[in-house]
Amino acid sequence: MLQVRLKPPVCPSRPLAADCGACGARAFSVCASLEGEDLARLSALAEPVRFAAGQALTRQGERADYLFNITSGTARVQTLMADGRRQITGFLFAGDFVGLEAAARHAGSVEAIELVTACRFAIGDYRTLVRQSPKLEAVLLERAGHELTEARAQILLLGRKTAEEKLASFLLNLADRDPMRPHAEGQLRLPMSRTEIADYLGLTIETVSRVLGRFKTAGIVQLVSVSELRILRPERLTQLADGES
Amino acid sequence: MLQVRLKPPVCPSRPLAADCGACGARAFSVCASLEGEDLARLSALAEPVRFAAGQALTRQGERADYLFNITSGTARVQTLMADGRRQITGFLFAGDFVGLEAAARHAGSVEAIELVTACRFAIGDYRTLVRQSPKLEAVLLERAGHELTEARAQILLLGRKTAEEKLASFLLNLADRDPMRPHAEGQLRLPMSRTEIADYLGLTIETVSRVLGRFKTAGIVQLVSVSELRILRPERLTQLADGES
DNA sequence: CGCATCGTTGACCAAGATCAAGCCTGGTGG
DNA sequence: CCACCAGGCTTGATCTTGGTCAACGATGCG
Repeated sequence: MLQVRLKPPVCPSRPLAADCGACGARAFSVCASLEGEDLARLSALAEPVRFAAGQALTRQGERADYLFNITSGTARVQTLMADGRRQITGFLFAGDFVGLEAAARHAGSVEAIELVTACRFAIGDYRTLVRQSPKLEAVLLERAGHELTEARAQILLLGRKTAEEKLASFLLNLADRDPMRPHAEGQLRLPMSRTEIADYLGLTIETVSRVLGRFKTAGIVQLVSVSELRILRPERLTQLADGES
Repeated sequence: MLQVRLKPPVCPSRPLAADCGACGARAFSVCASLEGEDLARLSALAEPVRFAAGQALTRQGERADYLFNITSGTARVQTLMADGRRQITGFLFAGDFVGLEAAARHAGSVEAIELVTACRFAIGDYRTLVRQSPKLEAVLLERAGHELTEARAQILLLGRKTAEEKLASFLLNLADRDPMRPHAEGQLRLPMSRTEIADYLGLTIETVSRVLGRFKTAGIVQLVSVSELRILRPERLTQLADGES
């Protein structure tokens, strides 16, 4: 396993440069492709911060003053409607970057689901950094492209897939994306609640629960615990995800 | 009106440098922020091309060899599922850029809805161009951020909005985005068919038709012709779009 | 004029939402 | 140690939104 356990980052109220060299998330992150001077510059401006479950990294409608690079934990990106309806547009794991949309104000908020550690950059520092380091800019552009592709996939999922197809796609994605997944083959953590899964897939908790139940009785997955699950028949899930049955 | 009518671009089979200086779409486009040497370089590598309604600019699954900058017309970005279900992930108008996702292969296809003229760049040329022109790269990154924000808005729409809210949001977006909209206040073209609207909003043609009908009887819009519509009560549409009623 | 394509309208249907109990699990306090 | 409670999860009964199926009207083209 690549994953190196981080020392808990020091007090966030007193800014302190990060030690990017020792960062366990570097392998997954935009910083992976930086080295030498570029990495040093980044390291100097990054401030390690941590957020308990439920705390907000950024809030819908507020000024975008900071950007983040997640180093461990799980967060959700969500938008709320006036009447309280919620859509979760994505989950963030170690290595994910917050702030590519780069608007003056956040269109959605980002909140920790479980303890999150991250590198924080002031937006001004970030802009200088990007200007000085064409390599970084290129990496960010590439990353933005990936996110755009993922967003399109989610649009297809929400617009045209059935509840079963949505859940199947979700589980497969999660298995690919969460770098903290347990070692056991096919096993994966569900750090998010049923409500969060529902708000991500455009469903209700009841439907999520029922479909997972059906997957279980069909022998496609096994619920090790309520938040831990083992995929028994990945090929079956893939079929379901693409609507091939 | 800013819009300058383009001379029909010359034969696409014989590559020919574009005249960016005379381009009517430049105001909306990524090239808007380029000038001098940068613009000259771009101009030299851009090849003007045109696509009749129904023709594909890029095809799902094929190698991504070219990028495009749309100079006039309307195109759709779509993904097909194995069983034929279609999701349109976006409509493209003059000034829009095709290829930010920058994957080796296209995850979806882009097809002209009505006659499209565009500037085409070979992917290799594009990479050189971006490397030589940090300004261009910055603009593209910014554009990618905008598209990401739009994609998130569409995810909210598909995941949590009702049919009426979807249609209302769609009409308001269209009014903002299409630079070719007719002059008359509140009037807008619907270059796309009902089927395309439905596949964009995750609905069926019948539902689109019915909801538009309801908007009409409610006096919110007026259908000038089947593909031309006037918004009579924009404030009502805004309310509907945000679910405030 | 006749056919094809697209859009509209109506009758009926079903996937998933809503409403309403129960059920676990973990934490608290007696 | 166990009774109790709270929050999240599951399960069942019923309802509603939007989908499906079908017929018909408009538009446009050869």
